[in-house]
Amino acid sequence: MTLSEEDYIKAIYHLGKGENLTVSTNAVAEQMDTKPSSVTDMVKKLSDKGVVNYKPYKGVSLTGYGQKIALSLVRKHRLWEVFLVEKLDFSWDEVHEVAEQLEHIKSEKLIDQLDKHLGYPQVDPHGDPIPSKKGEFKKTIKKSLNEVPMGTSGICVGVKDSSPPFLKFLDKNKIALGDTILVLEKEEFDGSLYIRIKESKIHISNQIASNLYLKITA
Amino acid sequence: MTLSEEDYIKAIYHLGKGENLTVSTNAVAEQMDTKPSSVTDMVKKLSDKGVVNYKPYKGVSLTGYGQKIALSLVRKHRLWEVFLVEKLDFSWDEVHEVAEQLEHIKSEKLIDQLDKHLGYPQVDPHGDPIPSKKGEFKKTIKKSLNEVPMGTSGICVGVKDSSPPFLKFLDKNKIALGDTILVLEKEEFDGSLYIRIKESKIHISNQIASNLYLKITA
DNA sequence: ACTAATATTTAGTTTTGTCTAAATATTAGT
DNA sequence: ACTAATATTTAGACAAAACTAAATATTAGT
Repeated sequence: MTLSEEDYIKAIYHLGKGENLTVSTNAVAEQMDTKPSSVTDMVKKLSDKGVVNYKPYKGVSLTGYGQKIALSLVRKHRLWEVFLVEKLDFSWDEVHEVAEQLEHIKSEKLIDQLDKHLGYPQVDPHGDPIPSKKGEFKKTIKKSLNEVPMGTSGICVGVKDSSPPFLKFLDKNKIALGDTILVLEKEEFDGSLYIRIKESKIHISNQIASNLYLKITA
Repeated sequence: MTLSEEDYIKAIYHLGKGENLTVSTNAVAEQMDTKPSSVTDMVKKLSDKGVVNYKPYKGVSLTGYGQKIALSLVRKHRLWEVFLVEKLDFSWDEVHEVAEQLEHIKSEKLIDQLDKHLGYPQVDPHGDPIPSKKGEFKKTIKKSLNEVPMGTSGICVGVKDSSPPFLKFLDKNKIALGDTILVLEKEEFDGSLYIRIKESKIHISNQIASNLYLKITA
């Protein structure tokens, strides 16, 4: 697969939400920041190669073979993201662009060894699952902190309210996107929560909790 | 710079032995496993970009700007080689192909952090020096073990005699290409040497020593 | 069901990097 | 210095991946 072909495969995979939905030429064009006519050309080529199913005017979906390739790319991308954050001190939001390049490196041994070096991580810094070598992975969902059962652990991936006071609160309490949060206990009286974040235990109000989103394995 | 342009720059750099010699079109073609006419085309383009000096029929050399690019590529290549060997347990001879791909990844932060993560190594697994961010590096030379001064440390990079009995000896004594060797002391009587290799101290005859090459900083 | 709006494809061009074959320049041998 | 061998460049073509503009198909609104 060429670099460009791999990019198309990934775009089709992501637009298909991992469920292999049929996606439109235009959607792919928008996702890839290119023109629909370019997509038609490439999609024909990928169809000839047995990577996608394509009927003119009827959209495109990945074949089984195409899905394998897509999962392998997602695996590589997410493993590299873990590497960048864990080993090279990149922050949550700096990794994507570099991982986008690294995912195209071709070497099976490289990825096997990287996986091992990182301790076989299950999720990337955004809380998204890392497919196994065979392409298996757990689905994850996004929930606000106050709607998950006690004992749930997940990765902080977003806020509902992004007003300056709220962001200031997060900063003061050293809560950042990408942090792993463990929900310990709920105070019955006011619905406030005790949570563990980066080795320290803190107490947050129900209102704060409802504004924080966690990504957890479904 | 495109991937292909970078490959040409590296080829011209290596053929120029790092001393910026003028190299022939044919030499570049052979090095890159391509045709001389393709080289002519590319070299014209690189000349327009200010990367090389080119006079038709007179060969090509890197400009100052071109040398900077070449050194940055060499730096990236060698840092990745160290990473592959030290962190991912690749062996000495498996790293080149993968590093060849990794060296094209574009991210200054990536390389800065990788350098830091590896502890600012001075040489790669083949004993070749790693240019600093500014492009400075120490020259290295290859010498047989019995012609270096006591206290010299270097990387084992080759053998003169590659007969099966000699290779068997190396294997038995756990001496492998890529190992760091420190020459401790010479026995005056027979010229045999005491050397340190991977935490263990061993004693080798002068004949063995003369068959082993070390890469040391000049 | 018909038309207008939208989506998609086709046809023809461009750019990058390569190739082959032919032309031209350089070098070496006498 | 001349010719033969070799090296290099030029010209023209091709494949990949993109684009623009025009043509065609689909869909939605009435």
